[in-house]
Amino acid sequence: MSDRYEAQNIEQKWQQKWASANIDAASDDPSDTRPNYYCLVMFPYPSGNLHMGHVRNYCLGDAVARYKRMKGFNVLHPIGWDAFGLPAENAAVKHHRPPAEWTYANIDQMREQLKRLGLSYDWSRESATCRPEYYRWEQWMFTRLMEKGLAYQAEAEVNWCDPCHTVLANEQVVDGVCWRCDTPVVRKNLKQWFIRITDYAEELLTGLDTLTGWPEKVVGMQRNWIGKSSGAEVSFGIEGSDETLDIFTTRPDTLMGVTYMAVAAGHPLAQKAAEDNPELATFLEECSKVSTKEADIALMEKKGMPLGIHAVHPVSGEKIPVWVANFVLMSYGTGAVMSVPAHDERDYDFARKYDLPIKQVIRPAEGDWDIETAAYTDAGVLIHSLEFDGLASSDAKQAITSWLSEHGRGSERVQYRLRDWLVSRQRYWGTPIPVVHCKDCGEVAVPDDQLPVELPTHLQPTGGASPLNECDEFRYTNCPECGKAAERELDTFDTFMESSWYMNRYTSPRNEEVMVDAEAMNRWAPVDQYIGGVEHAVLHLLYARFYHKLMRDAGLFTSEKGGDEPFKNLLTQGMVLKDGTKMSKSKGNTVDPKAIIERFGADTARLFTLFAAPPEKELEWNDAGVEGAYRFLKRVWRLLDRKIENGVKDSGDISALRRAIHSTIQRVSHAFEHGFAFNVVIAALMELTNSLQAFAIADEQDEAAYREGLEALITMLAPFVPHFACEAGERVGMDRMAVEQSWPEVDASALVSHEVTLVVQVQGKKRGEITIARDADQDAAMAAAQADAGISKWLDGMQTVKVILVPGRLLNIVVKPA
RNA sequence: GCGAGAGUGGCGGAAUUGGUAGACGCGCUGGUUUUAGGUACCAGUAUCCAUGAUGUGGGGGUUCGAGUCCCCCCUCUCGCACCA
Repeated sequence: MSDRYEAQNIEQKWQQKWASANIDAASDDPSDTRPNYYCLVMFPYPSGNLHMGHVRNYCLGDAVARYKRMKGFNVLHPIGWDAFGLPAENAAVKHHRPPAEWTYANIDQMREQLKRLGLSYDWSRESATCRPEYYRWEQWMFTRLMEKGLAYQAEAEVNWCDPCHTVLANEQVVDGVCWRCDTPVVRKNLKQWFIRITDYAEELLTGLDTLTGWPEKVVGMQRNWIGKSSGAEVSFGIEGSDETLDIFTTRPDTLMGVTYMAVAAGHPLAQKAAEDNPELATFLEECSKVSTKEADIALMEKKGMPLGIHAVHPVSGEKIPVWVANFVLMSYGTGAVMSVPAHDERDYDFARKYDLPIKQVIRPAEGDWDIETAAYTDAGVLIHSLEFDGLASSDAKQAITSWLSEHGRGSERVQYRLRDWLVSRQRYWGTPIPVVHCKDCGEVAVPDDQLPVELPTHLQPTGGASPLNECDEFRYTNCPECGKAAERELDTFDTFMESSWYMNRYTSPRNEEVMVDAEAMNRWAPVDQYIGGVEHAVLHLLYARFYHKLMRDAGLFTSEKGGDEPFKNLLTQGMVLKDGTKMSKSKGNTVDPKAIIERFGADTARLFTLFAAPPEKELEWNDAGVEGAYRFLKRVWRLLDRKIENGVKDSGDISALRRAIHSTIQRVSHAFEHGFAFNVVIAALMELTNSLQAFAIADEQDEAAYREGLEALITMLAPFVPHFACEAGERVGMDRMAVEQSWPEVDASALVSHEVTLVVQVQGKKRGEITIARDADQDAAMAAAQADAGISKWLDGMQTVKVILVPGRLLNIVVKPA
């Protein structure tokens, strides 16, 4: 055995031992009495290379999983591959190889990289979403949703990304550009497949309240995205027509202040009016072009044109001009609004610009308001509102809405910003949508016994349209209902479909009978701890919550035995930066995990990524810091062989050492249970290392105390640097592998000391320290303080006014001149 | 513009309930070992007119005592951004 710390040999040795002992598998044995714990990290897209963001994510997850095992839990800690998606097609075009080949080769490569890190995954559950055994259940689920009317095909204005050659969901458009390639998206009218996430809007919203283990930030982002607002739908008449102009408003109390109506450029009324008005048609054209969003859209000038038609006020019967306005969104509410310039800033600006009347109908409850200066947007008391005069805004909302309902001109209404999930993509490398288009039968779901609809894996993308379009053997089939010639749906699913349910599939990954096994869901779900990047706050994490509920409502499991939410606790890790910015190939500031592992070993890489910053914060990469982590391991290494030392006469302070040992156990354990501040945990372990190093071993008692500390240190290091800990444990003769040790218990009696050091303050300023008995009273403390020359000189010639004793911490003496 | 969070040494970052500010690490300085460099180890490291004073973005306040609580201001980060 070498006396030097040789990471490479050690890591290889223990990885083999763990694998052959199969210690990382989760047990589905019903007689296993251990409590269950499900720790999940966001599975990677198999790009071929592990980057530091992955390393950070997986080291966090591994520390949690290993800790829980040591605490006696039966831990499920799976991994797999989010293997469908566009990069595979792009690579296929570049290398002239089918995406499947590229994907599977990357998976093999990345699997080796993950294994080299010594992550304690249950590899027997590994799965890849591009395998038919996986996606067949997604297809099965989709046909269930079609039966329920929760999946449907519709023509709608959708986001189209030209470089990606596909449509995108709303969630995938960030500031008007494609989330993948940063190209501005184009609005197009296309027939697409949707899933009715809006049916679950309310549950997705109220469910957020139960997610107490999630960062508030993420909860807030989702709440914002769902965007619930309550108000009323109001039907205005249209002069000279039987039709109505319906609008949604959150301020029905301002109804009597309407002076004009505004509709979106895409609104049928505007379109119709433009037919015989070329000037208007030109304006509408302009508006539709601007809808390709720019960053400064908010600053865009408000523009409009009268349509030349009039609406009829539902209460007063007044004639109200109808305008088209560029700030009204066709995609929200009804695409039309009632404009109350007196009480809405946008309407106010617009009215001023086009010289439209402003009619105040709300006054502040107290004081005056000059409506000539600005709109009054707060609640208040109604005026100029006929029978509603004198009501407070909140009462008036009720009263006016009731009046409208009674007269058939409106109703209470809740509006969500969330829109249905567009799931079809005009791409090849994805899950085929299990639908056949038949001339006679329409869209027919592929029956269960014909699933999966397998994706042909040999096709070669060329960069343009999906090669599925050219693949006759896939495209042409027979209608499952009438048997006549028919065509398959050629679009594939959004890859967020696969990642929306993988966490549940891991509970029974090889089951060929059902999508997820109810018993396994009962055992493992929901995920106890989920760890991943915050960039998925409204994408993956919203879809996964939705899909979990769809699975529940498909009868795959129940609320009681599987949960209403998929992830109980969520940790969103920060990005890994270099030189203050995100690592990227184009900036040339990447750090290759492989190089770090080859030079220092996996344990050093793991230790540094956990130590350098709190998990949820950004991590600034620092090569010198990595060496520091390596140095620390070498320092611990040197402590392993210490015994009773020749020439040492004075024993170390055993009770002080034991206090250090057990307070470290306490601190480290606390961090694992609350907040995962591993940077602080590792600092505490370094402190313990320093204490052990400084401890003098003169006799057997010393040696026993030292050994207690050393074993505790090794055991607590195991979740972070498992190979190192195992080797160190073996070297000092611990009975089991360090990663299989029980987590150390705090010996409360070791924490108390009979003497304590009190900080002594005079006038709140620190003037010295005294060491006194732990249970000393105020008088004893005062006596000790006065006996200390450094302190007493501040008390000379002074009269003591007040004494504050904080037991075990400090003594503050308040004085004034005598 | 709206909302949330954060401002602590040269750097990353610590500090239960208000109770020793700067743990731990990096860097830096000096030393030991080494033929030398590197490694390793030991000591020091907030600032300043230094028996003391000052110090957690700035200014006020509460308190025996404030990084922590309250008010005002500044800066940065993130999220949302015409949602009617």
